[in-house]
Amino acid sequence: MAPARGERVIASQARPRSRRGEGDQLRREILEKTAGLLATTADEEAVSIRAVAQAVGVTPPSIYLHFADKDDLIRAVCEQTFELFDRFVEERVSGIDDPIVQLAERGRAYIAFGVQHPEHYRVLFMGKVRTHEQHGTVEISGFAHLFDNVERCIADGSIASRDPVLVATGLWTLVHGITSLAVSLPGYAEAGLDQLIEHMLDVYRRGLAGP
Amino acid sequence: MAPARGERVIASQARPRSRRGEGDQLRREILEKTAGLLATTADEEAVSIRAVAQAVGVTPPSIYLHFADKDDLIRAVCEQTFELFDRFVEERVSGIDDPIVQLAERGRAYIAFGVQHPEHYRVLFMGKVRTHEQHGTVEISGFAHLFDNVERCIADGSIASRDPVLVATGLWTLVHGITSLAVSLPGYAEAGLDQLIEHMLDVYRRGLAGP
DNA sequence: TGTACATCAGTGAACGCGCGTTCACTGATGTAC
DNA sequence: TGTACATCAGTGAACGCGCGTTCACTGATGTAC
Repeated sequence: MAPARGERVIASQARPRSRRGEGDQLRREILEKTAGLLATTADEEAVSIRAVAQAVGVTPPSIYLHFADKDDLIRAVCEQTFELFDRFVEERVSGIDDPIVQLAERGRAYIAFGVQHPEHYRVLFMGKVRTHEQHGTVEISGFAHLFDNVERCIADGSIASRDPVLVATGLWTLVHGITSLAVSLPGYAEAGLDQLIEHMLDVYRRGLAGP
Repeated sequence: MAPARGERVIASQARPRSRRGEGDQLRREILEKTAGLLATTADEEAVSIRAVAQAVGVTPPSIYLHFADKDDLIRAVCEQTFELFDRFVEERVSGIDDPIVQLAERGRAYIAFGVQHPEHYRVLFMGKVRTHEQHGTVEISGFAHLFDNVERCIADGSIASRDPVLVATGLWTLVHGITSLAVSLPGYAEAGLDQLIEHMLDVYRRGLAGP
């Protein structure tokens, strides 16, 4: 039965077609829903073109109007997540003046983001090689901010080393270790993740302070 | 053309049928080839029942004579790999008397195994939850050995903490961080993985030595 | 102001693929009598 | 020593599934004249 002229049809899961010139609206919705699916299913493999299309309320071929292929879509989500990640951390450490205190808080914020968005974290840093083809270590979002922080610690004497790249890489590795185990192993740090975080940050800070 | 009586047939990729009572032979071959596929393809998803069957030289249903399903197969490979991992590390640290020196070498050995068997390491410690359903943190192969080593360090004063579980978990997390990034990010530690390892072990050792 | 037309935002159906798994079977091999 | 038979180690064909992707199309919407 065709709807009468001018009648509004609300399909069960249909999505209204964008108006002329607003095609990019769909692109935004696809990115948003893809990130949402990653978050809820916590499984990259479960995020299929078809699942994304259904979540958006659109047919699968429509995805290809905005993304070349599935890899292109995942890559776009990664870029978006890198930005979110960086903004999240910067917000949490802004306003902390003492560099070494800021550095510790930066670590806590990093871990918190990963634990709150496990599947995003997994895709960014624990996936197969393809995701990172375009990133060198240093370009990875947020590394520059970490590097700055380390340089300030070296300047004020709270870190003894003279090699900020080495120190920053080590610090990143430290918090990544915690985050990735927390994300992957259900029984990890049952006794309390926070206690472990404070222990490790403490040990490492003392070690960095000097010989 | 049927082969004459007693003639030996060497099929291109066929595998001779096991003799009566030697059915377990196939089980061993399946485990071996599955581990081999993991190593060469470096992709758990690429290790399919069909691929394993072909590698062994057998038809897919034959796998089910020895394993209930795919999960059962992967789990068996994991168990086998945990044992290998533990033996590899113990061999490298045996004969080192000074506990803190042994602890550092233990870390190097851990990382070395992961880097040499990246996909195995990925399956063991970076996979989805299902792999570890049966393991608690502490039961994971090798953790007990690490724990012992930490206790000896506490006993001889080279580690100041009085909480060996916390210290051991932290140490494991430290080396896991290095290993998992080395395994996942191609551009990681371009400047030299060994330098980073020594830097981090050094910083952490100083931090553990005392306040 | 009216109308033909180009464009845009999608749709519907189908493709070939590899996957895990099941089921009825086969044929060699050892064993009991 | 010979033979019927149970058992064992597999095979061959097929199932249904969801996947990424392609292709020809449709119908609303804005634009040029």
